Amino acid sequence: MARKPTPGARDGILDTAARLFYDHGVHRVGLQLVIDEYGCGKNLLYREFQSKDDLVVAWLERCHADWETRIRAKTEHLAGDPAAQLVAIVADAAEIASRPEFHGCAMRNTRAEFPDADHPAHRVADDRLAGVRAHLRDLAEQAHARDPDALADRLMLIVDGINTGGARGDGKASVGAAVSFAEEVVRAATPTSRRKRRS
Amino acid sequence: MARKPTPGARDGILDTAARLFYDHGVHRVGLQLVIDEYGCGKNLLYREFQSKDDLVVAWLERCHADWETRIRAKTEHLAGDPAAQLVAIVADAAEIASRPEFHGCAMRNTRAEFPDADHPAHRVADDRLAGVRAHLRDLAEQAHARDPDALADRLMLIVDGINTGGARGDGKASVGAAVSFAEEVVRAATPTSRRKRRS
DNA sequence: GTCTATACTAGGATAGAC
DNA sequence: GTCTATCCTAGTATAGAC
Repeated sequence: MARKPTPGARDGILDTAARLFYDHGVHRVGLQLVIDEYGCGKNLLYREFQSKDDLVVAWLERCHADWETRIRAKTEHLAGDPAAQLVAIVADAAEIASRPEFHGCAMRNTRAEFPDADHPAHRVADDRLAGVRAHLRDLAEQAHARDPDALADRLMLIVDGINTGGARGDGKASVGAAVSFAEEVVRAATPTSRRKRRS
Repeated sequence: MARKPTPGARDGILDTAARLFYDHGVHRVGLQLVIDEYGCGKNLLYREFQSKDDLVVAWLERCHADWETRIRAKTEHLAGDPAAQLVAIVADAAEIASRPEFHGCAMRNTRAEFPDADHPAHRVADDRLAGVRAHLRDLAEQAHARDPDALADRLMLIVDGINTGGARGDGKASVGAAVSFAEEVVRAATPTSRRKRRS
């Protein structure tokens, strides 16, 4: 059982690749650039990631894991208020998308870069985004929405819209208005008697 | 004044390139493939389009021109009812996105393929999509929306959501619900006294 | 043994010459 | 319409530093 060599190399390579992939697009970034920027040998990268596809998939998986961590942190104080959690998810997307350096969701952008449905990057993006929608539906049900699927559909439309429109200059404004939009949508779809009043 | 050689060649090349670019992504499609599929010489393609970027830009411009033509056809019988025109624009997007062969908006997908804001394909996509938003805002104002910008923002969020979410399997459902969603949004944002009742 | 660095293969790209 | 120049890519293999 050989000892783990250079601990942290995998994460460091991922950090570098994440930045380059996001800023310039996966296709435009060669592994040589990742190697040069991170400052390691080609051997190490290929030991940690068998192929470029592997690296891309690992990047997207980490993006989604980061999203889950962020959402958990932003909603844990809202336990018992699923309606507020739904809004918080939209607000999180809006906050990220309103940052000046934001130019699209890594998952959705990369999915568009790989239209082949069988490509590993395409598959992992589809899988994770379907998970987001399932999460919205779960919360909608907990909030006693009259039609949990319909509410999840509407909120997913808004989240997708934020992530696509917010990437453009003309869409930054839409992003700012998205949270109150989501609040209205959630309010209209859930029974008022259940709603909590916050001091 | 030399006669135009092989009239229709430009459109034919564009047709072929459009199909290939949309199905496989711009990066994955070499000009050699376009030439092979259309069945012409390299000379002809380079006579009609100075570079691959030119071809991509021409494709996107035609996509937007097609959208304008389609929207004009679908809204001309709604002259004088800007609120209905707004809904018709969302309905058009939803109809396109619900088709099984749809896997994203060509403009938005290609924009994601070229994250560099200075790239011609990126610029033309931004320009045309800003035009769509401006059109929505115009109609919102004509519909006497209390806040035309806010209404345009919300509808643009929905249209962006349709075009992104509808590309995925889990989003096709959202697309179906988008039209009634847009109807409610328009109704809530425009004065009832102005709304026309259709028999 | 672990790593960097380089050389190399094999292929595909744009672009242009002829 | 073929042919060529030039460049970039992924991935592998090898040489040598520490």
